[in-house]
Amino acid sequence: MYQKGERRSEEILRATLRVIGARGADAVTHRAVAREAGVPVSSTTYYFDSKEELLERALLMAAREETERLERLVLDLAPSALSADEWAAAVSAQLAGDLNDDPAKHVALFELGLEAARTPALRAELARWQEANLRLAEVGCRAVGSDEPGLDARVVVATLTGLLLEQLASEREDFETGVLRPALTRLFGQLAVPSRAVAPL
Amino acid sequence: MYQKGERRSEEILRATLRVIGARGADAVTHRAVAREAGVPVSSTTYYFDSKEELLERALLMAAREETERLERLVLDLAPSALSADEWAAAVSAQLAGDLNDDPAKHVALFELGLEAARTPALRAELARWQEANLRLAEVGCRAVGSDEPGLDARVVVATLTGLLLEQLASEREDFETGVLRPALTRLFGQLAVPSRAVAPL
DNA sequence: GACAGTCTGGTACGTTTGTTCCAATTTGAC
DNA sequence: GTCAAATTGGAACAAACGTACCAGACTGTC
Repeated sequence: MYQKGERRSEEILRATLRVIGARGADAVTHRAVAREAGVPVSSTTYYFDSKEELLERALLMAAREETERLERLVLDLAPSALSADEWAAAVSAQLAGDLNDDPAKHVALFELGLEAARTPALRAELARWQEANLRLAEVGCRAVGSDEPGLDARVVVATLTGLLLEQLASEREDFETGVLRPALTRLFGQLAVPSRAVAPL
Repeated sequence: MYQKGERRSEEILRATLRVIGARGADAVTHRAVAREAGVPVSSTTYYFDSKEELLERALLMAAREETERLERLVLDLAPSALSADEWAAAVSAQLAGDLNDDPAKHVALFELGLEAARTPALRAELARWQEANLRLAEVGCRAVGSDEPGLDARVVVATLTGLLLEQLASEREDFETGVLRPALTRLFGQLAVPSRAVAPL
């Protein structure tokens, strides 16, 4: 594949993600994507053998990019010595900013999760993304003094997933300060407390 | 609407949920639903003006039923005095059992979340379900001695949402004992510990 | 600059889609 | 039983769909 072709097929995948974000995975058709990308219909079938492949490849691209973003974030945050509150604020700001920058990408990632429930071929990439999430969360959990960083990382990642979906569906305006930061502050704060150290009086 | 009509339209909605669970929201077409329900195509258009209405009504029905189920659960569990571990075990068993009984319903509820991101008409019912979730979680949080039951309930609900989606996409075999119960035990256990009561030595 | 491989854009075909229509049947109130 | 309203099932339609095709243009290699 030549350079031009690579560029075009990537544009088609990005257009696919925009369609998913705006109108859902059902709206992904060769014609809708071609219109969004500004290319003729034959281009989408030239680069992608079928509609299914087009959708899968777009979701996989979104997951791969998000995985890379998280891995960069791990490298950035790992060496820093932050308190639980600072960790909560940093992660909240990152996630809220990312959601604000590209909501369609996050919608697509949830669609990926549901699609993976039916299409095992998607699970490997989804697992890779999940593991990148866990690594980042584990760094944070260790930093705030968790004595069970592996388990706590799972809880943190699941919490963020749940809050994110809730936000996509409700579009609250104070997501970062009103939801994300309080929840993470509470979570990191409680994880830093030694378990069962205090017996009820 | 006569009794027979009510019964038939409900069957059509249930068939719609089965289609969603098996092949996703994209697969919901008048014909696919009619085939699944064993009725002619004209029945689905007779009871539901458009494909969109069919999909929306099915998702709303799933949410309403789940809300009612949760409210019954609140009444059952509210008076009982359980430890944090017992709460974790009880909630884990309930959720894992429910997921096992009807995975399609939970897939549909996630589809509802994503659909609500684009269709504000769905948000009211989604919010009602969310609030039922929060009430149940809050009962649990109070029972284990949380000093911030409102906030903690949000965290618990978000965590369960995240773990559930992860499970739908990965289909681990030991979901209840290997994922759900450890996470909830940890969460309830840490919430029971007074925040910041212990200063680092 | 010649040439094979890559890419483009337009057209076309058969299928599936949402929706409408309607004659025939069933239902429940009176 | 009567009658209007509700329901049924089948046929039909235009529109949108996935996909295949192809003649021409482009690209990189030699």
